[in-house]
Amino acid sequence: MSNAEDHFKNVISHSKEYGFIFQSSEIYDGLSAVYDYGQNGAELKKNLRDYWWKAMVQLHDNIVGIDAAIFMHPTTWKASGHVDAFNDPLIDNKDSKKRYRADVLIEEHVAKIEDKIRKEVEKAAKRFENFDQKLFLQTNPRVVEYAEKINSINSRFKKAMEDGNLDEVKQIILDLEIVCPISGTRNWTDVRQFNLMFATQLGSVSDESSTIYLRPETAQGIFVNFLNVQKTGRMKIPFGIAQTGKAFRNEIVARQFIFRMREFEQMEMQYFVKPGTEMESYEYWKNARMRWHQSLGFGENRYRFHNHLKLAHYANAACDIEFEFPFGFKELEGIHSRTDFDLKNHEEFSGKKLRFFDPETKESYIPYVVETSVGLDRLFLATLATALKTEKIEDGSERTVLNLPHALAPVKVAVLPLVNKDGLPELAQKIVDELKFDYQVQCEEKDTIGKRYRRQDAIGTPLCITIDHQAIEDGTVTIRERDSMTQERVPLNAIKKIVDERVSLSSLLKKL
RNA sequence: GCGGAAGUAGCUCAAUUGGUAGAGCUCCAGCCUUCCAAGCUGGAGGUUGCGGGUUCGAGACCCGUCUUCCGCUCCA
Repeated sequence: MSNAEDHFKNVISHSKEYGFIFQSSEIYDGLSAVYDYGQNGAELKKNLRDYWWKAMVQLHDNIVGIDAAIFMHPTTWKASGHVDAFNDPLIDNKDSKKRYRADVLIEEHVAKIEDKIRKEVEKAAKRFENFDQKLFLQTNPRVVEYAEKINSINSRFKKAMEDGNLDEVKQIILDLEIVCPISGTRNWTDVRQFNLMFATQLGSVSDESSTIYLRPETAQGIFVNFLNVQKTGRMKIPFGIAQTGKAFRNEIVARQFIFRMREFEQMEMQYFVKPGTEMESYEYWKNARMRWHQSLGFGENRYRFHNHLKLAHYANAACDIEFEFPFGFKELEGIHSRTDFDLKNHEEFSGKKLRFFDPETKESYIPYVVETSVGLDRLFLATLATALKTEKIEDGSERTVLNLPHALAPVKVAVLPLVNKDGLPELAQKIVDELKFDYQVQCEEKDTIGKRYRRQDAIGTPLCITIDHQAIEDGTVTIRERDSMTQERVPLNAIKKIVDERVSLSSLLKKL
């Protein structure tokens, strides 16, 4: 276990040392749960995004991609249910250190009183032969008292929430003498409101009506454009709309490096299907997405499905693809059957018909949606954590190597003149100039060759082309492979073909 | 947000009961010209996270604050 912890710490420090991830605003002591991608991180992240985009959009003739804005009309979030679902009043018990939702505590208390009424009814039903339940509920003094109590609690709570009066919510909990189920005490903190969406102002003049949110998921940008894309792209169901982009959530606690950030990037695809066929597509995408992840070669046993038993407000089936991170199996991608929840609500709130007319059956319907949603930053972390290895070499020394899939490496080829004279740097530059139009290439002249190899290993460069004196004599160079550290001598005119074969993205895509 | 631990050079870490902040690696400039991080010379780099306090004197002690890690909580 401490091994895994050490490994995770290594991943974090390696990320910083080699320009993958920096903490945001580090010179100002950082900003909690916000991170920046450095020169190598940005390349790796871009490559992961490209691989996803090409696998989803380029390889499927019925999937197109869009890039919707982060700002959306405020009604969007009412329709999606986020305004309600993202506002929780929370309260902590100081003795047990447990946190509760204040509304749940009060609801549970009300449920207990309802229980008492039910018991009274049961007792009375046994006692009287011609039991009139309706009359009993209206007349029995004890029951009436309970019912009044429930009503007064509910109306008081409702008013407090509407007024945003959190002190009153706390006072209700105190007045009802609600105790913590764990500690049994009434030692409560103040009630705090956790708004999980970021609000900001649209327009330079501040005005209450101009409050808008930074999107908490990219999906809604797809839903509100459903009709635009369907019509202008002449899309026939089933079809998909893909999108990558930033989303923002005000997490209560953000932890584990870039696993849970306040600002993060999603890669989502919403697949629109005929109602009744959604489970078929759900199964298809479950398998297709798992296959995609496994094509990265991190090991099949590091992935598993986790089926959701408790479903979100919009779903009729849901599962996660979990990955074995250094801190355990955690969600990497979610696959949800979202029914027609989103389109139906947007139809209702906007008053616009969001339907598909099927010319064959002559019917018009609101499509069902199957969503695949990957966290790009989580995928990045999974990739880096799996790829980072410390190896013992035969000569007894150690090397740190990033065992990245070749096509994803930030730098594909390093060109290294063995010595910095005799025309070797010039030849190296010629090779760089040939490759740079297709690949990220680096030329390094400083330090001993061994040092340069190790530096390239540490950022995961799959191929090193070394120029020695023989290269000048007979026009051949050596290509050294990162993982095996073996070298082969090849003629100059064979370089491009070899690089294409070993590091291009298409070689990875063809395996899908 | 609560509890625990930590924060000293780019990185890893020293600094006796409170007494002038150091080392290795890295980096930079040269020399050397070497196929797997280890040669030579010189150099740069610090308001000890930040702000207060105690003291003749604080990296160390006290208070506050920020950040990170671990646990709890939350996770559409």
